[in-house]
Order: sequence, then structure tokens, then C-alpha cells
Amino acid sequence: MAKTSARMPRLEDVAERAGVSHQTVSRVINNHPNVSKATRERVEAAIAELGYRRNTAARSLVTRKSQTIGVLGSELSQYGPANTLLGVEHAARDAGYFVSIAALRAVSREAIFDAIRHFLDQSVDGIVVIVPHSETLLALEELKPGVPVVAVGSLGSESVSGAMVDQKRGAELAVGHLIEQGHRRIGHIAGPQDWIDAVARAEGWSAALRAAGLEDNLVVEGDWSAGSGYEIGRKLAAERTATALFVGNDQMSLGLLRAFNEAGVRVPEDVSVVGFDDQPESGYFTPPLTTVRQDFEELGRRCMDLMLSAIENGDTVSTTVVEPELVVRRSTSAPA
Amino acid sequence: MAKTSARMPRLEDVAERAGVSHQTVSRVINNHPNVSKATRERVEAAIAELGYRRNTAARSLVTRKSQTIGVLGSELSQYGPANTLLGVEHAARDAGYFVSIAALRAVSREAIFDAIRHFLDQSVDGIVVIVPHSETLLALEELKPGVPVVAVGSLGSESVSGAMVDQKRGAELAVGHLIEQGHRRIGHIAGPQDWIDAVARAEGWSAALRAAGLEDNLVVEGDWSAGSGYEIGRKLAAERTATALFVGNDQMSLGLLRAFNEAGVRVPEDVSVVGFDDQPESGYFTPPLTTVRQDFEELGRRCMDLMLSAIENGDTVSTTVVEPELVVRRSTSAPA
DNA sequence: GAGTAAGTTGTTAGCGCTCACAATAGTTTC
DNA sequence: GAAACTATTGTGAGCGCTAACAACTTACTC
Repeated sequence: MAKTSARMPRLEDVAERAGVSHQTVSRVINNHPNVSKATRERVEAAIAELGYRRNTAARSLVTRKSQTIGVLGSELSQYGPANTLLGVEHAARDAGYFVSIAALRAVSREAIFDAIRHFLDQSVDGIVVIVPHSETLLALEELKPGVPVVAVGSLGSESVSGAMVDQKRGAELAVGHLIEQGHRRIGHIAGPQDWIDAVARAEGWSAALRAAGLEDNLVVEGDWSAGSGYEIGRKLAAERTATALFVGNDQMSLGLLRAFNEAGVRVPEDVSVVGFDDQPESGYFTPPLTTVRQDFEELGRRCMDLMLSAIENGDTVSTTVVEPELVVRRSTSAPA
Repeated sequence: MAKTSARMPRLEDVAERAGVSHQTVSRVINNHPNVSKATRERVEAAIAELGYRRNTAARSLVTRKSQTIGVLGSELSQYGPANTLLGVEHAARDAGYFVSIAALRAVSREAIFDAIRHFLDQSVDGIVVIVPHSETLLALEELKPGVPVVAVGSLGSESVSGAMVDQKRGAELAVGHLIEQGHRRIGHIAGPQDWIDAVARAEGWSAALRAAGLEDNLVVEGDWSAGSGYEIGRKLAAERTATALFVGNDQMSLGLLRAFNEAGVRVPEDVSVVGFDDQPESGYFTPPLTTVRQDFEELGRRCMDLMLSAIENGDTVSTTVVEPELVVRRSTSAPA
């Protein structure tokens, strides 16, 4: 109940107690070099005795820095985005920043503008964007917020830094594995094509296939959900065109597996399946899913690395790429 | 690039443009009643023309309110906590609050204290705690932060408000369903017993069983993960003591299902399984999982309701309960 | 020993806002 | 028509901090 009992101590109180000026105290808490050792110790003692904590609002008012990073996200309850957020949060808090979040209910230009304004009202020092739609980048380029922006999953924008997992490489890993096993007809269940990652995975699939001289004409689009995977699975079980399927994510894979099981299509004996993400549950699907692992937390940390060097060193736009990894389990084998 | 081009307009600039005093402008943006319609319109026009936005730091400095809610969470990437966070965020932003997060890497007294201090440094107006360990409450009672605290999953603390899904009721729903189907030997795979919810679910299971005159001696403890469900499933498949299992959450259920499938134990023919949570994927397990749905977003919204009434009306400690719902799918049937 | 430099500390102003109060204009009452 | 209100607007101070500059030490140079 420290708050109600008495006024919080401020710089002036500490100064008085230590027998110095408030400015000297300010120097101590900001680690300025020109403070004698004796004074510094005296001030630190006073700070400890009084339980002094710097008032963020006052500091922020004069420095025009809030020590806050805004994280703009959508689908933040999903495995990938949620863990990326966690990575950002950990790195930010370690670096002494606060993390403010704005979760988009729906992805639209207006909603993004709203959220950015929300952050600007808070005078955030930078914005991390975890909204993996192509549309987002456009919105960001249009409304240059005046603070550094790092976007997850983007690469090669002119005004926005980006950190991404190499999706194309991940797709190639998956398809390469299938080809190695001897598959020749490899289909793709893509994610919604307004997602950057979905497009990149589809491209990787296509590229790998063509590089091996195989056809890339078997593709269906889902919406990332297990439900859509299930619906597609039912159709595919009837058609049986491919001997292997590269699925855009693990959740659709789950639905697909379910549909195949119902239809009596055996995995991997009849059809091999590779997913994408490697959620913690994927190793316990029936059968355990071969998939491509993405390190989302690392991705989040990289975002903050970029952000910090933008804020503190004034670095300009740059990018970083995290490598994906193939995890082979039991949903893939050689074709019958 | 609004920031670099020129100074942001402030109250004074708006005042000048509208031909009034800065105080009148302040009245307008704070919706004070005593401003004539004409003046208000003139001021609003000036605000729009200048693109004025109030400086949060300055306001916060004088009011000692930050319009920020701190959300302290652990396991924030899991389905439940992540969606609760989302609920809190939406309700908070709708109410004009910023949402600052601190994610615990590990749950310990020290880590909780750290995070609370972090929030206090930011002078948050309130703290929502999504850390469903019994330990958390103790830490909060010890370190009274001086701002309203709402904890998810807690009920009946003296200094902390709580919002929870009625876990015991959920367990009774699940077990009741199993009993109705004719099961008599119903086991429980519990969550870690330092989690409030895990304890409540185990109690609900036990209470429902005893109320029906059945024995409540078949219980094993997992750690919420699919992996632990799998390990337990392997043991149980060998022993075959129960005809039905109430599992603490959906992820453990998935692992269990996997283990049973491997061991040739059929679900629901040989053993019925009920989960808890109803994640979006649960309907696509093999077989689709009967489970207890919790509305996590609603839970988060309720937290903010409590928080807002605590902040704005000075309401004291109170609680709110969200009702769970049984979702019957295909993992349960009458015993053989 | 005067002159200069470097290190250390203090003084003043002001960031942009809200609060308490003062002042003015407009309205009602008897 | 003066007194007593009410509605509307303005003035001044100060929230707690940092930045810029001023001032005072101490040490060193020639």
C-alpha cells in the first residue's frame, strides 16, 4: 500500500537525503560518467533507503522517449504469433523496454491505422508488427509512423525492417524430403494467399517440384484451420491424385489426417503428409506428423535486435532470416 | 514522417488557433460540461486541422494515471491464456486503455515481484494476472501493489478480485456425461497440482463420482502437455483399469489418444475420453474429442469489467464466474 | 604563481498537461 | 435595478524529470 500511505519519493527527496542536488541524483540514475565514486555511493544508498523509483511519465515528457515498444498483432492466440510475441516481450523487457500490445480483431487498413495511432498516442519508441498479411506492409508504407517499424515475415520493403523464417527454404526442405522418399506426385494445401508466408510456402513447393522436373499443378487453398484441412481432406480422399501432400501448416494437417482416417486412407502407406510449424502437439497426431519447425521465439528476439539497433544506433532498414528445420516423424514414407 | 518535420502541436497551439485559452481546449478534450457549443466546435475544428493528439506523458505526469493496464501472464502462448489475454486487450482498448504485458519465463515469487515492479514503474492503473498457479495469489497478497489487481482463475482472496470459469462445474459436466453413458470406473488425468484449475477439476471429478456413489481412486498427474498424456496413455493402455477417462485438458487428451491408438485400445469402444478446454483443433482429433468448452475471451473481458469498475468506481474486491459447456463428440460412448 | 584544462557539482528553465481558483458574462430573483 | 446566482472562460502554479549551462574544485603546465 505504498501509494496511499505517502507521496512517492522523487529526485528532490533523494537529493536532500544524500546532501546533493537533484541533478546529481539524475546523473547517478542515468549512469553519467562524471560523478565521483563517493557521491555515487551516497546517492545510491539514499535511493535504496527511500525506495525511490524514477517516474516514467516525467522522464518521458522531457526526453520524448517512452521506453515502450508497441506490438501490433493479429491472430495472437495462434501458436506462431503468440510465441513470436513472447520472444519480442522477453527481449524487450531484458533491454529495459515496456511492451504495449494492440491485437487486431480483423485485418484491415483502418484497423491497422487505428492501432498505429493508438501507439503513437503512447509515444512508443518503435513498433513491431506481427500481422502476416501482404496488406499490412502496404498500410505501413502508406502511413509512415515516424518511429522504427519491424515487421515479422516481411523482407525487402523500403521503409520497414523485417525478420522472417525462410519459408521458401522450409517448403523446399519438406518437398525435398518427399522427393527423396520417391514421391512424384506431390500436392500442396496452401494457406490463404493474402498471407505472406502462405505465398512463400507455395512458391517454395512449386520451385522444388520444378527443380526436380515434377509437375506443380496439384494445389488447393485452405484457411489455416483444422476445419478447412478436414474439408479438403475429404475431397482429396475421394480423388486420390497425389501420393504425398505438403500442407501449409500443422492445424490443417490435423484436419486432413482426420479426414483420411475417416475415409480409410492410410497415412503414410497410402499418402504421405508433411506439415509446417511443428507445434508442440504435432508429434502426437495420428500418425505423428513430419513437419517443418519454425523457431518463433527466436524470430521475436531477432525483431527486437533489429528494433534496438534502429532505436539506439539509428540503424536503417535491415532484415534477418531464421532458418527452418525439417522434423521427420511418421507421416511420411516411400510411396506404395 | 510527421515527427521529424516539425514539433507536434500542443494544447497551446490549438488554443491559439481557436482563439481560446489552453484550459478551454483541455476542457473540450476531456468532455467537461461547461463549454459552450460554439466554442467546442471551434476547438474541435482546430484540433482536426492541426492533427493535435494529447501527450500521454504530460497528462500522466499530472494526473498520476497512465491509462495503462498491466497484464502479467505465464504460458501466454497456450490456447487458454493467449485467448484470455486477447479478451483483456480488446476490452481494455475499447475502454481507452493501453495494455502493457509482462510474460513470466518461470513462475516464482521473485519473477512475479519483478514483473509487478516493472508495472509499477510504468504507473499502470491496474494489473490483470493470468498466472494460474496457487503460488501467484500468495505473492500478490504479500506484495500489495497499491493498484487494483484482478486475477484469472482465483476466487475468494481478500485483496484480489477474480474472474474464473467454473472448473468444478466443468468437471462435473464431464463426469456426469460419462456416468450417464453407464460408466462406473472413471479415472482422471489431472493437471499439475500447483495449478488452481487443475486442483478444481480434480475436485469436481471427485465430487461428481462420490455423489454418484462411485469410487474416485483412479487418478494420475500429468503436466498439461501432449507428451505427458502420451506417457500416461501408454501405462494406462497396459493396465486397463477404467472404462472412461476424464482428462485435465485437450492436449493431454491428444497424447492419450495417440498412445491408445498405438496400443490398439479403441476410443470410445474400449475407453471413453473427455477432455477440457475445447481448443479449435479438438474436433479434429482421432476420434473427435468430447470436451468441456471454456470461453477464454469472455473470461478476459470479465476481468476488464472488474478492473474498470475497480478503477473508475473504486469498487472493492469482487468476483465473476463464467459457465463452462460440455461439447459431446465422438470420443465417448457407453461401455462395452 | 597566473593560466588553462579536466572533473565534479549546482542552477535554471521547460517538457505539455490538469487542477484550483479567479474573472467575466449572462440570467434570474425580488 | 441591485443582489445573487449560474454558465463560461482565463490565469497561474506545478506534476518530476532532463538538458543546457554556470560555477566551483582540483590538478597540471610553463
